[in-house]
Amino acid sequence: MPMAQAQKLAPALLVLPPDFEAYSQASDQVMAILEDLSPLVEQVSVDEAFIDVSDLPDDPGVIAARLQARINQETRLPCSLGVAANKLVAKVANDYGKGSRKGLDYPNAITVVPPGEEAAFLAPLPVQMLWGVGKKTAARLKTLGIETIGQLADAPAGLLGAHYGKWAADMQRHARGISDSPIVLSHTLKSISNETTYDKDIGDIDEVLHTVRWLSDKVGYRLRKHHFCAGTIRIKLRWSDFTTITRQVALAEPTNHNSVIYDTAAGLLRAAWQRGRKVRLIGVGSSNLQEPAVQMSLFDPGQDKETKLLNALDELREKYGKKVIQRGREVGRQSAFEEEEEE
DNA sequence: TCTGGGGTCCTAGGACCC
DNA sequence: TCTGGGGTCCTAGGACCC
Repeated sequence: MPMAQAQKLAPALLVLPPDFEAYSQASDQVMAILEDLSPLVEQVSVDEAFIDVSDLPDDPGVIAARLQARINQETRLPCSLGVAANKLVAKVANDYGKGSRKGLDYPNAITVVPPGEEAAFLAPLPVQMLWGVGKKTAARLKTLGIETIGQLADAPAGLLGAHYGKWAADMQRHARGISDSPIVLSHTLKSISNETTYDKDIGDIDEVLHTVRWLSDKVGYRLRKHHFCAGTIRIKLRWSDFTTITRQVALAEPTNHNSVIYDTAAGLLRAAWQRGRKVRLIGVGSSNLQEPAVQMSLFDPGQDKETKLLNALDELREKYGKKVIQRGREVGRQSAFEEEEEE
């Protein structure tokens, strides 16, 4: 495969300060360094990214060493890198390097897996290091006598297929270090949600509804900030015994209005409510995100008014801080924005 | 640890339509 | 009218990841 010639790095930053601002600043700084090297950067999370350096003239191991030195110097932060022909192996290589440097100092490892040696590199490692294999799957594989990635690669296809169906073939390809998942330059948001866990379990539905209102405001604010409307609203409810349910409903018309989100979520909560049971966690979520239609509701001028009002409030919130603005009917309860630390 | 928060993807079943 | 197949959408829940 000609693709196997491509070399990709998966740098993972380990950022130490438990201080959010420093955290995201450092993240931006590192991403800028990566983009300076190549435009083919995929940011996976605040502290992880893939970069495709296959078009650069130098040896990928050398590039990695230079990159790490630059990050160390410019951000004063350690970082670990994995180098391999595809993202999957680069990720495992990076995790492996980080893990083996645990202890004295913060991981600042570089692990290179040369093309063609993917399967051999992976073989002795525990299956759980494979992307997509977590605790549950690892435990099930163990009952089949499979504990290392190599054993997974060599397992009879029929045996795996019987237990994992379609997923079995993918899992086995991954175990052999084969993956063609491309670098994705920008990820589009699929859902936006907020949830909260109570200090003590709550048996009063009004109190939970109060929280739902607050969470709905947060979700609405974030939807508007990202210029999205949601086609589906969802609640997540964890009872005191830790059983968790979700309830969702598709809207007739997508929205990013706090009031519509709240009314929908409150309806779902009332329908799912069981008197006598107590709640540990409540969440409000939105999905099926889409761009707002230009002519929202021709026949509902009230909605248009609400849009304008919300936009005005959002602007004031951004300008003067979170505490200033509360709608009249909301006064007396905690604003969703008092402790907002949104990017 | 008696269990934080915000995401993604996959599967399965039911409703509905042709 | 009944039966069945197949496609699609929606909902619920599980597993996993950072």
